[in-house]
Amino acid sequence: MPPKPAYDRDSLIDRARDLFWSKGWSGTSMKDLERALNLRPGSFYAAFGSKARLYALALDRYAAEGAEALDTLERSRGPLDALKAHLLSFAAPGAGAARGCFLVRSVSELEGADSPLGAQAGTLLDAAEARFAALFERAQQAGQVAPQHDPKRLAQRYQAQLTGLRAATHRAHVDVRALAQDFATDLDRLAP
Amino acid sequence: MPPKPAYDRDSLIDRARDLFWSKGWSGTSMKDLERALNLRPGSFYAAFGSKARLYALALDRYAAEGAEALDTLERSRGPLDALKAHLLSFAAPGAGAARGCFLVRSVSELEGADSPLGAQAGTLLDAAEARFAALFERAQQAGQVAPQHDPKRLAQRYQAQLTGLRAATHRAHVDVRALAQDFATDLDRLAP
DNA sequence: TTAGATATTGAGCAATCGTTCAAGAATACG
DNA sequence: CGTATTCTTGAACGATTGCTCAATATCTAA
Repeated sequence: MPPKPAYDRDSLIDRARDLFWSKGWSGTSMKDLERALNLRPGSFYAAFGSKARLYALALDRYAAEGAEALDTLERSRGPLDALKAHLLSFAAPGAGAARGCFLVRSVSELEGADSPLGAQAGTLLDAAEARFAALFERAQQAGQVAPQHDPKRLAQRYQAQLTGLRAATHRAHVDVRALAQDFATDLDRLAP
Repeated sequence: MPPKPAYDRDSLIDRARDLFWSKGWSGTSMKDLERALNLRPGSFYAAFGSKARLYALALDRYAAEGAEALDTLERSRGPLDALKAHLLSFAAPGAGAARGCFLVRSVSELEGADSPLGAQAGTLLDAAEARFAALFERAQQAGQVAPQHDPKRLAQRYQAQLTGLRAATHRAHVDVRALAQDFATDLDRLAP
């Protein structure tokens, strides 16, 4: 009876994430979305309900992918090297477009407007920080980090450095590799 | 012959800077500005030409005030302590509203749209970084920083940490004081 | 006091915003 | 083939966007 949708919902969310990520919430118009997703308004609203709902999906996907990447890194290299590799990955030569963290951008744009989206981005950032803290804690238990350090504090510091590093990718003349290296050696200094 | 404007142009720019700073470029509507500045459209456009021109003035003022604050700090404390105090000032108890750097926010919002405003914010950020580098260099000449360090690299690192620190002020549960202390001790480690 | 110049006002412009919805196209089952 | 069900289309809505401009108010200099 029913025809199936002509689009792949998942890849639509991916494309929307990229668009929102690079143009921001209010910088992305419905016309932009319709063009990028090749969807006429009716289909768009049937599929996603509203611009805000799609943005929420994009935030969730972004955070989930980040968490998954970090998990993979930990499995192959252990907790401390995972954090280091994560840091360096944003300075890798082929590291894609220059853009900061989507969550940070969302918080900074939407926080004041007490939009639910700003709160959601904040929550996801908190979750990321908790993940960092857990990694630091496991590194500590494995003897890679001296016991006098507080994992939560290390996580906040790591997150701040990561944020600054990723913001720096916007600016042409900054040597992001050197920057990432500096922060990576900070991690080495945590050894007992 | 002419009546003088009923407003104080300088304080209007101040108020506009605050508004743009907290709501962003596209988050701030002309209606918002008219209300905050108590200006009807005609007066607004007579005074500033356009929303974009006022934003440019706000960016310039913001950067100038930052530079001046740093200069003052250097005169009273010398180069390295000025950098340290600057860092800590954003974590001070009465440090005002929670918001990141206006220039960073502007770059991140406007860079993709190749708006002249994004480029302007980028240039001002470069200037700030150059100022940091000059301070590190003078600290080096004064023997406060070991000679093997590259002032420019130190400046980029400092700027990234400052950016991350200020972004963290958006998020409630982060201990910004501890964060600033961590970055301040990084500066202490530069001693010869 | 009056003439000249400038400031202020506010209605309203064209364009765009996010969104709705009735009509038509497309598909799978009987 | 026919019918039921869903998807797609695109015109159009009211609200808001940044901005213009003729009319009016206000002040200064002569």
